[in-house]
Amino acid sequence: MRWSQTLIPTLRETPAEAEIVSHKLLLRAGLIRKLTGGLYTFLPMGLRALRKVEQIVREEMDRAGALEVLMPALQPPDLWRQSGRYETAKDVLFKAQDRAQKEWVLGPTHEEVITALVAGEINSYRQLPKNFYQIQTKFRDEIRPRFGLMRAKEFIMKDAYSFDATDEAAQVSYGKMYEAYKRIFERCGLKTIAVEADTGVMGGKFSHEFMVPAETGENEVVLCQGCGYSANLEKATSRFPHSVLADSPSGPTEKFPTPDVTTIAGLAGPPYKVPASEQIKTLVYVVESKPVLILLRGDDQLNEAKLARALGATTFRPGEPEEIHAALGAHPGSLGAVGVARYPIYADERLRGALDMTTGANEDGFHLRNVAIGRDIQVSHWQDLRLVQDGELCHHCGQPLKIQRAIEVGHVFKLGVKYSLALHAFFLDEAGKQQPAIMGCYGIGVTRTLQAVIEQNNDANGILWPLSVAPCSVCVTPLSIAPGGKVMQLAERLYTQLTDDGVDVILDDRDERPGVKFKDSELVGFPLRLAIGEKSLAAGEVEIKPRAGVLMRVKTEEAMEKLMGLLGCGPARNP
RNA sequence: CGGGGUGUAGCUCAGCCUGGUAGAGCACUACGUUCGGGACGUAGGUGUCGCAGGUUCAAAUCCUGUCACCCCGACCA
Repeated sequence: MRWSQTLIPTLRETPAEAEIVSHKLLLRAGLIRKLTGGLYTFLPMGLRALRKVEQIVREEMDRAGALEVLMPALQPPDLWRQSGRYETAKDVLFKAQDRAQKEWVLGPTHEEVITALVAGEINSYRQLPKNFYQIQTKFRDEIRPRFGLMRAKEFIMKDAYSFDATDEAAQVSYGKMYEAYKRIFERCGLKTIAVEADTGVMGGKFSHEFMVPAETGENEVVLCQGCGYSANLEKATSRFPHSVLADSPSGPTEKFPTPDVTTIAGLAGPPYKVPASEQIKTLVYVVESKPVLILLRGDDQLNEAKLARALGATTFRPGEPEEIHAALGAHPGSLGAVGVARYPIYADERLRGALDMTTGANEDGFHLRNVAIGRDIQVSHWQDLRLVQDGELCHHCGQPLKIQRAIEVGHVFKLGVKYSLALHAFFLDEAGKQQPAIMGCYGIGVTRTLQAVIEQNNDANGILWPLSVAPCSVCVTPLSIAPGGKVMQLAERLYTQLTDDGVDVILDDRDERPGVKFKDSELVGFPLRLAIGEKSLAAGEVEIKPRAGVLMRVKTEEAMEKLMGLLGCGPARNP
């Protein structure tokens, strides 16, 4: 590949639209261009890198025994009605109409399609296990696309679906994918953490997310330095002290006026000075149009994912002020659960046995003190409902937990039989009995992974591609391009040799000053640069500069061998 | 969907407050000089000032509406 003939529109200045370093570099290095919000064109170098990631994914999926297929992106909505996701996933579904006004959906994922396929083709336990995967464009109506390829309306995903006859076999399939994912991300040069994750709307028993630690990530994970426990913040729990302040209540509840105080912080400040940890926070959620009270300690935050599990409901929402007033007779800020018997009361475990607490009186402008859980508040459900906070202790080993932001690049789910039941993916077992196939599903955001590689591998000058995903491994940089000159002759020769040896190489044959070529090659981030200039050539030398390493001067005749060594290709073959 | 911000040359942005007919740097074209870390000179091209109304003798500038994009939040298999 010759630089002068491809298209690598590097930018000296940062486009205003980019916020995070990887997005800036994708644009500045001329890898992608935006068509419109959440939709990007891959330019030649960006596409090359993307293909490398795809190939790694493909190789590792094949190695793990998965079978590559390609399913339609355009899908009939009936399939989605059958699985129930036409409703539950409606917010992310893109829809289209044909000329007869018949409706179609653009696939945000392919559980329905693959399960329908398996329902038709797999009839016997003898045909199991099977794992099908594809690398394909997905469409999601994201509320807010952002950060370039990180969250886009259209993106490339590798999705795989395993089908097993037994739970134990499904476990094995899951394990294979888990191991394959570790290999994939390692080969991409990414440091990832596998964390326990919430299964969300997807349903299913358990799951792991593969996270790339990055301050710009949209997720938060909880890590234990001691025992290696790691979980998505939505799922994470910790060992926490209970709020037992005394052996017995110090007195009966007592109402006191708190005009204008409607927040935990307000009550914690003067003149009241009730520490947040001695307050009970009362939230009202509406579940299937009925109010539910949620109690937390004043200094804790509600984890809605945990609440969803506790409620066993997927549709719930915080109550509106009018609804709350109608239910409890007071507005948010003065709410409490004392004496409330009409509504279910879900309390966080941390409040168990708490005495001498302060909470709202269900009368605007008043609070109650000396509130004792159990005596004054009848909790109907005890649950872990709180968000873990940085520095709390691990429930396994007692070491402090750390909260780290991260980018989710992969997700493995044990799905169970939700889709096989809905779409009739049954097989006959050894006893001739009809059974639903047990499924797993496994996703990798390929385009997101590409961006994560950049997010994790860059410096002030540009991208630092790992060799495995670099658009080109070597940039041959003649500092003079005079056609008959020694510099260009040698550059052409080495370029041809490298190409013949199967190395992805680009020849910077542009009529540019050396400074421009150096800056550009570093911005785009080619792992090795071979510079040929008249000065060093006069001494019989060329320069090899690893993108992240120190410059080496080598004898011209040793250049190939040295390069191939750095590329891990062994000694150069003789032409 | 709520809050905030921005739309002016391919890119980054100034001009808007205080109305008078559009600018800088980078990029681009030509020529010359230069040539190992984003060169310099000379000349040149480049705009429905996001769109639509309104006010005005006159609107990039003031007003109204609208669209798009960005940020925060909500949401997110």
